[in-house]
Formats: sequence, C-alpha cells, structure tokens
Amino acid sequence: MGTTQLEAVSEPKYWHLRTVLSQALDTEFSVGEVLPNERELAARFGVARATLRQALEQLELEGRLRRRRGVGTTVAPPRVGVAVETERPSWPGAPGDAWQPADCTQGAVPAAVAATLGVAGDETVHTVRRSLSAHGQIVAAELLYVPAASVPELTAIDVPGGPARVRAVLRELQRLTLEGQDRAVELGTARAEDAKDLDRLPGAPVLMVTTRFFARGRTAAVSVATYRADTCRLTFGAAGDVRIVHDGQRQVS
Amino acid sequence: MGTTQLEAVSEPKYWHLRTVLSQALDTEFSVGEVLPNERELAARFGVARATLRQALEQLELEGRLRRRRGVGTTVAPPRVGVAVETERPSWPGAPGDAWQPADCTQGAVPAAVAATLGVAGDETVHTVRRSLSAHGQIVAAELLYVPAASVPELTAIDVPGGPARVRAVLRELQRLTLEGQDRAVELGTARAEDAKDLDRLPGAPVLMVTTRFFARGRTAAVSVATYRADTCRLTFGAAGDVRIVHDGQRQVS
DNA sequence: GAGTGGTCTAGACCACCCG
DNA sequence: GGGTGGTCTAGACCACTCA
Repeated sequence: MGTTQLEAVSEPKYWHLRTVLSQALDTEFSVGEVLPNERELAARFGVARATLRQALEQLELEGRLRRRRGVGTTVAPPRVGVAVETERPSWPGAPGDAWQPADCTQGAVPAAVAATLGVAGDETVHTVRRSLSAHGQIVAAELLYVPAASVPELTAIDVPGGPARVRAVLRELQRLTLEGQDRAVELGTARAEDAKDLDRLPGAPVLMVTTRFFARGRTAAVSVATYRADTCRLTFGAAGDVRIVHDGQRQVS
Repeated sequence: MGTTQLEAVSEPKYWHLRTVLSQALDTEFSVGEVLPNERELAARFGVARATLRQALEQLELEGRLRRRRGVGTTVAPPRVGVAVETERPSWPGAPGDAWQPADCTQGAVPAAVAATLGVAGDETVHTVRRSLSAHGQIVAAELLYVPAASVPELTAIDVPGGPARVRAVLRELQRLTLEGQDRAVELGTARAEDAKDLDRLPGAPVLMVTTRFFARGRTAAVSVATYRADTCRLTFGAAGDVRIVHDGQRQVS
C-alpha cells in the first residue's frame, strides 16, 4: 500500500480512498491479514480519521474487511454462500434443514406479524427462535411464527421452552401439507438482540428474508430470518459458486 | 416529536436516537412529510450534528427516511415489492419482462465475469445494459453478459448499439432452450455509474442479484442486477404484499 | 496497561435545489 | 441567495481485547 497522498479529484475523498484501498486489498493483501490501524492509515493518506473510517465502512459493507474493536482491521474471506431455497418448498425443520433450535415462547405477536398471518392481534402464536451457523460462525437468526391454530395438537405451556419444545412445534408443522411458499428479501438493520447473536454491533446491516408458508388455504406460518449482510451471500436454486463482484475488481478464488 | 433531551443510557446515543425517531415516525408523521432540518434536530435532542446524522443514516438504511441534498429529509413510503422470480425460469427479455433496454457493447469482460461464464478472458461478450422502473422511479440497473458464442447469428458491430441492438441480442437468446437458472443475492455498494442511474450517491447500499442462465449444458448468460436497497423489497414466488418489519414497530398499510 | 476500533463533539466549507 | 444535506477536520474519550 503506497504512502502516496491523495491527489486532487472531484469525487469525495472517502470514495477515492475506498478505491485505492480496494486495489491495495486485491494486490498486496491476503485473507486474514491485519491492516495498519486507523490512525496510522489516516496519517499515511493525509486525511482525518473520520474520513478514513468512511472508506473502511464502505469496504466492510462490501464484505471486503472485517473490523473488531480491540483487535484490528483484517481482510475478510469471500462471502459464504447460504442456500435459502434449493428445490421444492419445504417446512422449517424438514430433513436437511441446518437451522439450530434455540427456544420457543407463545403469546401475542406484533401487529404486523399478526396481519401477515391473518390472525387476531391477541390470538396465541408460537414464536420459535433458531439460528444458522456456517463454518463455526452464526450467520443468521430466525423468528418463526406459528399460530396455535396451525398446530392444534400441541399442548399449551406457560414458560419458555427449550430446543425440545421447538422440535415439538416443528414436528406438528410437518403433519400439514405444504401448499406453497413465497419469499421477500430486503435490507435491514440488526436489532440489539440479534446483533448480539450475530456478534455484531446494533444497527449492523442484515438481509431480512420473510417467508410465508401456506397450508389449508391460509398462511400457516411466517418466518423472518436475518442474515449477516457482510459475510453472507444468499443463494436461490442450484447456485453453487457464483462469485461475481459488480466492478469486477475482485479476484476469483 | 418531543423536545426531550436524551436521558443517560448505556447504549450508544445514535442508537437510542434512532429508536426515538423511529417511534416518532410511526406516531407523528405521515409518508412524504418533511422533517425539521438536521441542525434543528441535533439542537433539539442536544447532540452534535454528526451523531444525529448517524441515527438518520440507520433509518434511511431501513427505508424509513429519504434524504435529498438541497431539499430535506422526508418520510419514505413503504418499500416497493419487485418480483425477481415468479414462476418458471425465463430468459431476459421474455414477454412480461419489464426491464427497459438501454445500450449494448461488445468486447472483453472483467476476469470474474469471464470465469463465471466459462469463457476465455479475451473472448467477445455482448454486454447489455438495462434498467427497471417502478412508479416512475428507476429502481434497478442491470448488466447482462452474453458470450458471442451463445448468439452466433448476431453480426458484429464496432460501435455501441442502442435499444434496438439490445432487443436483437435478447431475441437471439430466446431461440435457445433455457435449461435452468440460479440466483445469488448479496449486499453491495453502488458504483459511481450505477449510483447516477439510480439517483443516489456513490457507495449507496444496493442489493446485488447475480443470475446464471443455463442452455446447451453450459452457462449461456449471466446477469448482474443492482437494486436500490433503500426503496426495494425483492420478492420470490407468489409473494405479493408481505409487509413485516423485524421489530414489528411498523404499521401495516 | 497498551493498543485497537467505536462514539461523540463543534466547528467549517461545499454541492445542490428552489424560489 | 438562502436553506438543505454531504463532506471533512482535529481533536477527545470510551469499550474492548490481549499479552
């Protein structure tokens, strides 16, 4: 990485800096390598630390860098491909589903969720929490909403249940015939709670995937999953090793 | 919106501010309404302007606010659902495809694209640019890469072609039997060029959708589409009016 | 305790929009 | 020309990690 000062250009400094750093990452650094600290880098490029941080933020958003307080800034590995949808629709918890059960509560749900489920605001809904890991890292957290009416065989409980309870809910769900599902993907920010699970700061960018499951002519369950946007690439269909970055700067592995 | 100062809490000020503003947006503002300017808001909450801006940035990332230089900060409408995948796989430009042709060049492509296409680095590839509008706004820009070998009937041109040329390429593509496709979705930042098309600043968050089209046992084309992350919600399957926000604070329309 | 990134401040100037 | 958000500076202190 050169010691060069930035020459005068019309584009914002932080954007030019991002480009310079991006090229340096391509040519002079390898995955896992630690960059000089922010104060050092800022001095080297002759900018304020805040400006440098703006450039680093961009690169982190693109999944090129990983920054950890007390540790430093390192070159991030390529994003992990996470299969969101493979072939046929299937219930959560079906064989081959890699999500790990966490816990399960029941009670009322937020109005927006109730509306999507088509249930009354005070109707009992099972709320299942699960998480998904890849390469030893948690990459996604999920809230699965299952109206009690969808799993009538299930006996009520008063206290939060653990993984066993989660499995019981999912088992009941499998008994229904899945008539279809649809999904929506959008950008969101991690709630404080999810951020903790995902080992990120509150407000970290996440990809929110909302899935509706249909059975018996109605919405039998809704899943809201938040994936770490910095480390994940969501795949649909047979997508295996798609590895394109828009500006084409990045090496293929 | 209260004139209240922020009380002492352990969470970062900008995050608490985000929450306060978010609730104010839910209860005291309607879509399109203009917020007080940043200096005014910062003074009202007793924080520096930079801190306030950090909170506004979060809300903009969540699609709750829209900020325009010289104009002001307004309450954003709900995100637009954009159908990325409906039923069966289909070629770009097939009937029902709402993408607008822009222009078309040919020549070498970035190494990463060539690798995905499975062509040599110097092989001729048609690069088609298209854009997608919804409600009078451009919401996505696409680069479609079609190796010359996939459309052998097409005569070569030396200069960039317009929409007519784009249609010719797409027409040739339709003649192939589409054997399958897969997709990947990830977070990216808008290149300067795309940012201009999308009416955003460079580095604006975008959802990058990479699609591979298979024909004759190989990858016949690759599309890289960038959607405005602030205004778009990508839908897969029959998803119509899914409208859930993770923390459930938001009203359903 | 030394070093890292994260938060926050109080200013300045610039680019852009609109009346 | 006046008002908006966007960029940038030069500092300070804090929270966290690790030897």
